[in-house]
Amino acid sequence: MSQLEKYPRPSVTVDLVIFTIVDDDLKVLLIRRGNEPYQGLWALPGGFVGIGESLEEAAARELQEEVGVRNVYLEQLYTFGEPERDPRGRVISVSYFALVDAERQTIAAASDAADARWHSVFKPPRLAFDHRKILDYAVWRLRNKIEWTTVGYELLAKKFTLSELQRVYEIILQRPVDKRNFRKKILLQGQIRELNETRSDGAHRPAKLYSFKQ
Amino acid sequence: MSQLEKYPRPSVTVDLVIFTIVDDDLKVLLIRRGNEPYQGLWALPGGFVGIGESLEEAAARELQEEVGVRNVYLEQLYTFGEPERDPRGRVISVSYFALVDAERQTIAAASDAADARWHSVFKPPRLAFDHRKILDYAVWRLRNKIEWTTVGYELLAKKFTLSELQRVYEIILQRPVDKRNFRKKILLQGQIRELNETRSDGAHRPAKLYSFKQ
DNA sequence: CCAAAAGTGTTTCACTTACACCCATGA
DNA sequence: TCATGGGTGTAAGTGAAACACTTTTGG
Repeated sequence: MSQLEKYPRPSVTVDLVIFTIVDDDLKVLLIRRGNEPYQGLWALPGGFVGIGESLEEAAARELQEEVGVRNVYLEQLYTFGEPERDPRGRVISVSYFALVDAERQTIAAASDAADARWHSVFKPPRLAFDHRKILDYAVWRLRNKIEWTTVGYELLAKKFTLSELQRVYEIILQRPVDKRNFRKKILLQGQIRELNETRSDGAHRPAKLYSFKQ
Repeated sequence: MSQLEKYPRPSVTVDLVIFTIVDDDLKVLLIRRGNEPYQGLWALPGGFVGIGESLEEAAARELQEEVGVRNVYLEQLYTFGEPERDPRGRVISVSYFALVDAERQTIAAASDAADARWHSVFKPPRLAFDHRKILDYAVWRLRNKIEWTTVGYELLAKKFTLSELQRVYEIILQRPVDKRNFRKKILLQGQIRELNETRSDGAHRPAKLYSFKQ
């Protein structure tokens, strides 16, 4: 233990960029700070890593505490460790991003007691610490990820229509997507299963429902 | 400071995966451990993050100390924080990977005093801690990266031939690369400049030299 | 003149993009 | 019957992959 004791230790936190889609917009959960520093500004939810807890466990615990959800998509982003990033002392932040789906985000809304709120990712308020940098990085990562992987499904309910999925892509990428090419690409991936159900929604043809495999 | 003081703090280290190419092989720098735990096993070079030092600075300092090089390509990889990864206590490791070019790796060899050595990445010895996982992740990242970016140049001297660059790709990807397609792709990228020099190397046609722009 | 690495184009195939109309429903 | 979003196919273009011979040099 000698080597370990010789050095002053920084504090280590996890900070979460929790995304969801509401009202046709990509949202991030922010918390209004009640204390100095940066009192009154908005910040990413986060907290200290327990001494017996893995980083991923700490992130999952925060997610549970702040949003009341479990088993959502969670991925480590980057570790920020500039010595001056927190004026109170040396704090190293391991950032994660999470995707909360449409079904469970209502639970999240419940936790919106007073000082937690969904904000548009594309015009966020001024953020505390270096959280704007973290947010920007998370958005960049999400955009890349959605093009190469299937994370898009994490933002939808279990059953969804192809139009809903297309909207997720358009909202994240902030550009229109061609309907026919999109459907071709998604169906070719073979990652979704067509269900024997449709959803009627107003005065037009009902849409087929699909579910994500695994 | 109250919040910061309330929690027991983990130790934070940086661990480095330092790559270079020697003898037609991708190598990683490893250090033989002189103390418990894992005495006698090989480990990635690394060390504690100084309290006033950014993570990147700590990584650059380690690189300087271990390999004697500065201003090489350095990129944060991932942060490993399982509570049991170090039997001496809670140690969170921020890993970086570095690319040391052919010209400067001779300096590195000098530092190979007794217990530091270049090992083949593809058949490494048994590693201490979770360093095998870190190494595997770094190799995976390097392979992806070389396909989408221009990091390959970081492993070569300032002036190089296209065949040398091709070898870098073949060694990292561990598969043969078509000469004509490779040259077409690289030249189309517009990232290298043809020099008015050639290099003669034995009884055959001399190769044109190129340099990387910026 | 021989051995050895450098250098060079064309064809094929797969994937991406652009694009417009009919369908099923509720009001 | 009309308005609304759901659903479908084809042609053109772009980028990746396969592939073999000539050039320049030193010995």
